[in-house]
Amino acid sequence: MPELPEVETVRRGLLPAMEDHVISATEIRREGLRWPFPEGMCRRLTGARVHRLRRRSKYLLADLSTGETLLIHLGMSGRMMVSGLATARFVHDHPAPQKHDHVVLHMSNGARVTFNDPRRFGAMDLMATERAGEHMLLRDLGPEPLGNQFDGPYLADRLAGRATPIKSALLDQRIVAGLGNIYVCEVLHRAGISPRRKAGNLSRDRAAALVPIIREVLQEAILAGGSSLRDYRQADGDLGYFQHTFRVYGREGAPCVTPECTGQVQRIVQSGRSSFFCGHCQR
DNA sequence: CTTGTCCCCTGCCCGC
DNA sequence: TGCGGGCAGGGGACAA
Repeated sequence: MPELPEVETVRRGLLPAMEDHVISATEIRREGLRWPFPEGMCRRLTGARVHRLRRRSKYLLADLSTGETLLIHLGMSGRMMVSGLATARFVHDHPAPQKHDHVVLHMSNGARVTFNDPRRFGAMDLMATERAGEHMLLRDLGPEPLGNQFDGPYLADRLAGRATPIKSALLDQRIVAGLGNIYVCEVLHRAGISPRRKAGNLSRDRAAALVPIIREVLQEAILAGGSSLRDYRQADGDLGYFQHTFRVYGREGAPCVTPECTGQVQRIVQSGRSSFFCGHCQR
């Protein structure tokens, strides 16, 4: 489930459990996920205080009092569950461990943070905080789509001359970091651009016009996640799932929601992944 | 360099 | 009810 808005929602949900609290115990229930966990992860986490929990693209980064930073990536199916956190009304119990609970952080405030990931495409790693930007997974990332470096001229420059479809270009994390399959489909629908169009064939103006649309789509999704966060009261404290209203994603065969448009949503496969779009209003 | 294909892994849904 | 196939929100490792 996690693209940038979901990871941001997870981060906000984890803040009260983690930020400024100490990891009092670390339970590691398997050797690793996509890669083996770093040497001595249990020892290096236990006793550390989480100074700050931040996000870069789809990665969660916990800066620790030890001078190290814990990197968490949710992959395709990763979820973070919070339990034992006191809310205004009551304290949730800790649920029994579930299948695919791989790492459990026991926090000094009584909360537990559980990393559950059935497909195990997720990852955890530890690095020196001051060298975090040089980490393999972080160093080639493009600008944050909601940040100041990401603007019309930048995107127009990066798309110019590229033969790849715009769909693939927007999924390329080196161009802009944090978009995934869902939000690229949604962005292209709002922009009226076919996912098949060559990135380099867009005019500079149309390329630049993608920037505010990308920001808008992501901001709306974060707001939607934020509202589900205020509502979440499930016993397991699952921070992963909330309802989005997508205009094209997963709506193959449905009528296009663009006003006046008579087209219907179709699905094609581009580089092995589904693209949903309206062939009528997306050119 | 750019671009496309394959693959990692489990679970779920559909049709037969 | 069981089984096979297709599909899933990410992204690294290759080959051309």
